[in-house]
Amino acid sequence: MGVRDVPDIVIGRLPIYLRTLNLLSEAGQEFTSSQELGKRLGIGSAQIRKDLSHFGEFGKQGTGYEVSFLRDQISRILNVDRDWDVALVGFGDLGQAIANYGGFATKRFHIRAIFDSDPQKIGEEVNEGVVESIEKLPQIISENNIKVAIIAVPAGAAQEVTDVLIKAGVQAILSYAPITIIVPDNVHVQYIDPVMHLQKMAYYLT
Amino acid sequence: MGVRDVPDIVIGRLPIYLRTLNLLSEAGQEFTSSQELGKRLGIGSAQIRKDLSHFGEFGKQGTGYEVSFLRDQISRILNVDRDWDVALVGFGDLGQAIANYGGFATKRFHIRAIFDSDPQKIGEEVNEGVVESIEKLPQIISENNIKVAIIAVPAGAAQEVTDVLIKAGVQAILSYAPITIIVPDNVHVQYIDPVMHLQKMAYYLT
DNA sequence: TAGATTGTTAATCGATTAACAATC
DNA sequence: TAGATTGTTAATCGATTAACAATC
Repeated sequence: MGVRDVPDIVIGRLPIYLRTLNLLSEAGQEFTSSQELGKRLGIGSAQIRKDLSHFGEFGKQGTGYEVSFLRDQISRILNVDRDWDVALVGFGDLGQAIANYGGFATKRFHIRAIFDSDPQKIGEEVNEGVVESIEKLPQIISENNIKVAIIAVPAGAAQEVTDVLIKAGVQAILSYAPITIIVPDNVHVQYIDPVMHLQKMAYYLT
Repeated sequence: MGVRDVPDIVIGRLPIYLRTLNLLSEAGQEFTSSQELGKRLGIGSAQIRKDLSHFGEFGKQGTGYEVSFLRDQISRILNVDRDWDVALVGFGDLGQAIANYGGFATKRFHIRAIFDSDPQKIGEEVNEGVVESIEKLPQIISENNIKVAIIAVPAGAAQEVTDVLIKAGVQAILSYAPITIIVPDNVHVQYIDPVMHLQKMAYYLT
């Protein structure tokens, strides 16, 4: 019971709340309310209170929430109040853009290992990682106890890469490959596919 | 009534179906079933049939769906059986990666106009577009009747850019800026925020 | 205190799923 | 024909929302 059976859809909103709290905090705002958050996010205040109630009581009647306190609590709940090592598979155009993107490291996700099958690229240093041969993947991932991976390989290679990653101990995969990958229940997958987002919106265009 | 009040969540699944049908088509498969699609996507076959039933009847009892036919129908429903011109705002590291990414054009979304506030970048040619001054944005977008935009500017500039885009006639926005933007009801927004996906998965990590 | 806002309950709303007649 | 699979109905399941007592 309790904290472990929170609906997945609620977990998915916590990063949105966190992002907004960071914004408010950087703007120097000390307190906020479910109403203010809701307005900023375009959702109802009741939903925010309900979501938070799964994890405890974080506010005060009459005054709302202390921004930095709620931010820290949500960080803790999400397990993002610590650093995570990340493996990146695929160092083509997309993989290189990902490796060079600074946004992961500032949020404490550090790309420590990069894998590619092209021997030409091996040894290249990027930000916090070095490009290694794909053959070393199982060893490096398990030795460094890496639990998070980003996939930036062609669709045709994604399932194979996924299987190897999971075998090596990876439990969370962010995939940029435009294909649904099959994973066991204990492994989590999220997809980034900008084209799909455009296609969805095209439906509403006249 | 009918086709226009299909739940948004159903529309969101159509691109997933389309992606899978393209895959099957490329693999040379002629027929498929709701069961096969469901298995590949990790969802129930009833859901797929229900989703499709909002738009018509596309299958045959006993044999299922003809892959190329269903693919074409879903493309048509989504309005992606035509080309779309796209504006890109922001030509920093992220914007450049987006402009150079070939995946949009192959799905008929063509980045025709790129805008940046840095005078140094103006005039640069990328794929199907040229970098223009941000000041020319309203004119170029309305003159070319561009309805789709991609935002790749810092969070602090996103709302301002959004307001200008909407004023110029944009109706669909794909935003890479890590902030929720406020838009009128007739404008659609989708977000790409890889860090949020990682944060969501971190919740489940031990 | 009076006003504001929380956390929670219960009602509403909407989405998913199981089941099956129809039929290829 | 017999087997397979659709499209659809009705039941189930789950998420959102409105309302309000509690209380800062």
